[in-house]
Amino acid sequence: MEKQVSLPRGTKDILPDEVQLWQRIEATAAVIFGRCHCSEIRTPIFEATELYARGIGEATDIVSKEMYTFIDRGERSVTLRPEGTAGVVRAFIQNKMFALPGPQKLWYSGPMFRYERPQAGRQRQFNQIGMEIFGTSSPKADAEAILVSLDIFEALGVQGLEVQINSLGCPDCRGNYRKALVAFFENKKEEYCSDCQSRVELNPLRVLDCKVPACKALNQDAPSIQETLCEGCREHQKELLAFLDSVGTSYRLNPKLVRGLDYYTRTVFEVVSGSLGSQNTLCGGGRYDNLVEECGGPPTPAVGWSFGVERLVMILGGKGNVLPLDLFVASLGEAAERKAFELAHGLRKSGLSVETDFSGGKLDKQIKQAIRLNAKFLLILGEDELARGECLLKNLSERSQGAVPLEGAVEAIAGLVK
RNA sequence: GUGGGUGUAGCCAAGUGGUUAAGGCACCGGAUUGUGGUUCCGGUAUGCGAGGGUUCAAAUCCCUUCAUCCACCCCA
Repeated sequence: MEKQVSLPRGTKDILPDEVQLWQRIEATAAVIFGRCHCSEIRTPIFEATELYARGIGEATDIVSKEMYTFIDRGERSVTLRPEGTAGVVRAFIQNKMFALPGPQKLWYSGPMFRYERPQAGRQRQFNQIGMEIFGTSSPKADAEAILVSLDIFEALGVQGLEVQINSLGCPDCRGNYRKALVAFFENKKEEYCSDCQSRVELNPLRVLDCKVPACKALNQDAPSIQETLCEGCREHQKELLAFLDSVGTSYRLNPKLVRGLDYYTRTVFEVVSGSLGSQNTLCGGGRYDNLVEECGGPPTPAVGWSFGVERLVMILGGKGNVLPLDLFVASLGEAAERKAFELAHGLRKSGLSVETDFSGGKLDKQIKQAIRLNAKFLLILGEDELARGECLLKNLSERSQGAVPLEGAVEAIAGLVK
């Protein structure tokens, strides 16, 4: 055998037995998006590098060390999209969707790329399904967005999820909190882990969700962002929670919830699962009221989220069902095989799923193959049947069998099988 | 980018310097010339992720490399 080429690091083939589940996820999401009048948008898989550098933030891990960036033949720097929001925002602005009446609700689905070390629940190419609502700062939109994600998970039968919510404030009040937090850290800097010490410089909020027990203990006494929110942000969150309460959705207010993208304002949230291992976030999102303007559009508040399809597949247990098969067509002898081929073709056109024998082997082998494929019915056409002008139709589960005249066989069999 | 684990057939694996690399599942053939998943018999690795080295002798020891898994950073 020739030397094999294997797939690139951090990528995965999605094989037929799992594709069934993917199709179910995609179809379910599409239905639920449709119910809240949310339209699909499809944007390119690569964009100008500058879009991500400006939109996501130069200092974030995604931009500083995880992007698949290359120079194309026209000497442009382009990047495989590491997340979906920036591209959708770009499309929203470029196509002047801000001029359309009312808030715009958009959803997307597709692969994202981040150059990271693979581990459980993390790949270099992975798929996200996400939604964005542009043009309203109402906390009702935050609540609706969260509920849409939960509706999708519920419709798929996902159990054991927890919604965590926090507010990161707005440019007015976030600065105050940041100052208070840095002051708190400076006092006990030596007691924190080395990661946290560098986090204080880069993104102090990150210290809050450090996993090291010593840091966690120290953080008990850290000031809470919830206490330094300005009046507007406090009110926004209160209304969001009231909307969630009104439909009986449970959530946990987590003042230490921080997210890795720079563009979030006010609401941030995550949907976490206990059955994902260390990467336990299934869905993450929040409000980003300044991003559209920062990307060159008119001031437009927005809120959105995305979930990882691979992580959802993990929770749902991976394997779906095998492809059902209505009928297996067995044949013996050359003339019979041709007639059987013709019947199979006709039955497929009439809507049945049909598989035929390719081996030309003995009848018992063909029957075993039909059973292995989990066929409901078996059609047998040998030289004897052909001579009599009929074929045999066998119900494999009931082990019953009857003759069907070849004349009009397609209609007769389609009626019996369906 | 950092740390640890693992690579033997399609899958699960035994083997820790010495005949011909166990076993199970799956697959293929036969017993059984045209009717069922059982049973029985037989077959399937010039090869142990790849490359180099040590040795009379290497899946086994050493070096390099690749892949994979788990964790950190961070995130879906």
